[in-house]
Amino acid sequence: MYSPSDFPPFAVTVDLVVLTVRSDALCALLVRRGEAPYRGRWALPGGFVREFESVDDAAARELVEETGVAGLHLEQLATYGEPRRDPRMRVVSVAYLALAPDLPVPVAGTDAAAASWVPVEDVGALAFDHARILADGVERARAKLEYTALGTEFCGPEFTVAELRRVYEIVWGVSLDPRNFHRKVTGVEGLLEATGESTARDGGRPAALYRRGGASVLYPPLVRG
Amino acid sequence: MYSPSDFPPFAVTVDLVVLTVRSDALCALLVRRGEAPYRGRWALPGGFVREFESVDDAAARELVEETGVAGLHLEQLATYGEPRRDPRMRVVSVAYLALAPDLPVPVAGTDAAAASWVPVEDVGALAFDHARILADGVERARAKLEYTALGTEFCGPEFTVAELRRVYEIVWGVSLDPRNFHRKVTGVEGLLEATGESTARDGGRPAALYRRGGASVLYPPLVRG
DNA sequence: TCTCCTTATCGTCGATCTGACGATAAGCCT
DNA sequence: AGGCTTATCGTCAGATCGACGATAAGGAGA
Repeated sequence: MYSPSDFPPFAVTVDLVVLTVRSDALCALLVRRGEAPYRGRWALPGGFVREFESVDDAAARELVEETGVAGLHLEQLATYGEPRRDPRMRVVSVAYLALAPDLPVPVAGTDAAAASWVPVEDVGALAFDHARILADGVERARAKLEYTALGTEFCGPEFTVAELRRVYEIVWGVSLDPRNFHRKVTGVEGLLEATGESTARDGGRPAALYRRGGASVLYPPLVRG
Repeated sequence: MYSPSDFPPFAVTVDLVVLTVRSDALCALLVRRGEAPYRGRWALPGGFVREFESVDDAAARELVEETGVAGLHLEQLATYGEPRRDPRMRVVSVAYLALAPDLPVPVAGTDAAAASWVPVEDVGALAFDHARILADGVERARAKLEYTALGTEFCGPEFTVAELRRVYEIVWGVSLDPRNFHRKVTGVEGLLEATGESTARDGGRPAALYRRGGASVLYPPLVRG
């Protein structure tokens, strides 16, 4: 049906939209490009898929390289394949969405001049079509928060209801009633698992600490604002 | 940062999961392969992305070639890039989901021996990893029916509430109360647009005919079963 | 034409869920 | 001890849901 001469060769890369909630803002991990094209411009972290590596594995590898942390939530976002998206050659990029709790400091990648968490509201022009990819990733994260347990991925291994609520408030940019949020979130079967511990790290009355439960879909869904 | 010698060359293809509702079943469009590997095996329609064509354009082109119809709903599903998914070479495939009303007869593609609508329940082994791709497409369609207006894509340009309900019943494999379904679906702002016409093609009392409205997200969502 | 059968459409009812918000609990700070 | 902060529980009216009764409006056949 086809032979190697039948198809044009493509480069395949992965690009990562890594989001976290820190200092009252939804932030994305960006790297500053050290080479042309777009030298000095911010870009999404990413890199080439290797010859004997699956695309998913390439994304997981890059994520560990960039954040220094394994085990983060990682899911495919979309694939971008316009002919001119990279000026040098035909590149198809598979974008992934990763969610992280507030990590210490981004690890400077091997081939990136600098890496930084940037509030998504403050992101200016990015290299290639990365602004579009980042926007798609943010939109996906916002949408999935409604009907999946994804919000807990932004929290550490143990967290309070209030910390989870702040994740939702920051990602959606709304304010939620603490009492109703508490009722809904503790009422969803399998979302939260009580640890029995409590903490007063937020000030005020100590709050119960929870772990992520097994549930991945939320029924009923949380509703935006 | 990188040069043509830095990256391994990949072939990039598009694969289509084309779904329709016909004769009481959710059916997928399959083609029988005329060449090795998997000669004679059913597979998803698809083909190579051309050198100066975007990946999305390639999917749209293949969809028209296979169905003979333009303007169908088409969205990216996922990208599959395991190293050995094609035994001959490294192929990354971008899969798309398309929904179609009950079309006349599938058009035999140029390089496919035969094309046919096959109920998804009856699909056996497929070439490559196409069984997995098909399963992902079916699952996506089922999920999106809940909270988007996608169900109307399975209907013709004008349809009755009962025809839309049968789509949901068949795709989800459940039975829905006609009265409650009618109330919900006509209550969702912007989902349906009355034509003023009616038809008795389903027998019984004539039913009002509707067109797709502008809404694409459904709030509140329909609920499965 | 009249009766029956089929499907469409409208209403009703109790259970449940939602959002707004009052009340109380349980820490820390001074 | 008194006040401040946040956590957690309750209440209540309105919206929504599923189950299902009632009526409408065609066609088929006696």
